[in-house]
Amino acid sequence: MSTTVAKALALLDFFSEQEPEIGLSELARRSGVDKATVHRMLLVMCDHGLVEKRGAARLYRLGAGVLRLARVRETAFPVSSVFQHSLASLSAETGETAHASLIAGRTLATIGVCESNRGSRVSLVAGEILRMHSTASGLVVLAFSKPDVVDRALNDPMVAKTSRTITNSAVLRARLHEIRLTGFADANQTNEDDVYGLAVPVFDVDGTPAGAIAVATPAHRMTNDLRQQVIAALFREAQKVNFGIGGNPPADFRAAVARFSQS
Amino acid sequence: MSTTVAKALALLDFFSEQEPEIGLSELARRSGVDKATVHRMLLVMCDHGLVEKRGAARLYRLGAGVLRLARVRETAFPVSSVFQHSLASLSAETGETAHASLIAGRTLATIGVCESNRGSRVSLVAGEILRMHSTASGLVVLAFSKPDVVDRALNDPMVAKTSRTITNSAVLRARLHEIRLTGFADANQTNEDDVYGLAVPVFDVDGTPAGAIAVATPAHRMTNDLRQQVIAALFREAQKVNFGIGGNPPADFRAAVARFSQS
DNA sequence: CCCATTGGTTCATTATTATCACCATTAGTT
DNA sequence: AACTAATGGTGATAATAATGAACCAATGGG
Repeated sequence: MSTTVAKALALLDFFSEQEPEIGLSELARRSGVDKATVHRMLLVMCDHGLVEKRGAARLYRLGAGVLRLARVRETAFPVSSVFQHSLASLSAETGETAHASLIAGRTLATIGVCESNRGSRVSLVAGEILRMHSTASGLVVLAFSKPDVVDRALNDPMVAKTSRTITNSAVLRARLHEIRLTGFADANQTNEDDVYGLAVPVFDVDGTPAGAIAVATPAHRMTNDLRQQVIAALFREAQKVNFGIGGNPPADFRAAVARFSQS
Repeated sequence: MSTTVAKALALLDFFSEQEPEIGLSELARRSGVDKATVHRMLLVMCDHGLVEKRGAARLYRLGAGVLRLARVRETAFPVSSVFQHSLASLSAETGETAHASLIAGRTLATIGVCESNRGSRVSLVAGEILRMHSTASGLVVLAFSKPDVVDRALNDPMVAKTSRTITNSAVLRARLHEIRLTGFADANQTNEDDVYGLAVPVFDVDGTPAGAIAVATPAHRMTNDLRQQVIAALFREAQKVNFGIGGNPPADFRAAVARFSQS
């Protein structure tokens, strides 16, 4: 259950756009790990450049090493760039905020955001971690994932992010079945109040989901027309992204898209 | 000495542009850690999205998590973007390959490259790890670092990358003293045969080095004139970068630049 | 001036981790 | 096809490394 490496890596996830620098005690408190332990782990991660400590301040932050690793991955498997283009299209066409996320372990990592330029819009932070059970992106990814992946995901405790979050395994499985038929997922304020999300999956070469692209709107603004428009745009961009990253959508997804197009 | 976390993180550094996917046994062999151990560590890191395993192939690669972390850091402390602009200027003006690196633990992480468009040029890989003792960037960073940082760096075994690499502590310290006076460092084939590097430091708010920008040329092409031109360009761009990242060059560096300008 | 909180350190206890041997599968060779 | 030598992966035991309470020095606010 508790490997040391896992605890150390978990520390990284506490750094966010809103809170890019965190102190030792605070990290210890949040992670529930002893101060001394956290300190040792931070030292090691500093040594490897994953985190760093500003000379003066006594706060830790993500280090330059993460930039390097990202560069290595991105030059070898360029995906961010491919996504970014489609996000711009999505946002421009729908007038809403679009974002992309990739499977990162048992969660989704937001790797691209393109905000709408409307006054009222969904504003989401770059680099956010999305839970599988509470977001449209997560649901649509699970829906097309292999059973063992789903099982692992459902084993994680499903926290109710809002009053509408699905926290029951059976209900969620039924929902996944439904999504697999339609090819997209919607999440009406299941992750955040007043946010309505629509997402479609993008795939790997082997037909397994790699991540998702999604559009988020203020919940009150979502109409049936907008819904159809967004979904159409998502399906179209998903195809482009799949082409760009060499992804192969499985048969059931292609069928779902076809059904949607005909209607 | 050997914490488990350190061993796990060390695995990440084996992934490079040339070798973005590595198998379990290979990773175990290079790290000198047992297969079973490596396997467990990889599983944990997969779980956190730092590495991932392509569905079909039995190879591991850097995961989407690193992209997310890089995004978080870059939105909070945008530096890559600042560097990239200066690298383009440097490469354009000198006609040679420019690169930037940041301190990441006890090494330098290359976070930006702009290659020259000449037929014969130094081609270096994005995301490379630079050793402190064998590269111009490393030397110039050490030269302006606090004594304890230098000591830690010199404690690491100094491998001779070429026949000209400085591997003697005393010699290196003398060299650092020299560099602190001139404000720049050159490295004539000390890291790679036929590569001549010139580097100047960039600084943090507190006056400690944050990293370096550098220009690398084929060794035979380096003339005294080109040298002066490159150094002038580096000093100029370093100032821009420092401004962009809010860095404060210490007095001795500013003095060195002034001396160079007068000559 | 005092109290609370911070970052950091130490060290004995113990729980975690490394190691070896062993599979099952694949790839290459004869 | 049979044989060899890799590969990825797994489990139980021995040995190591992680843990956490207590402790210290330094800030900072009331």
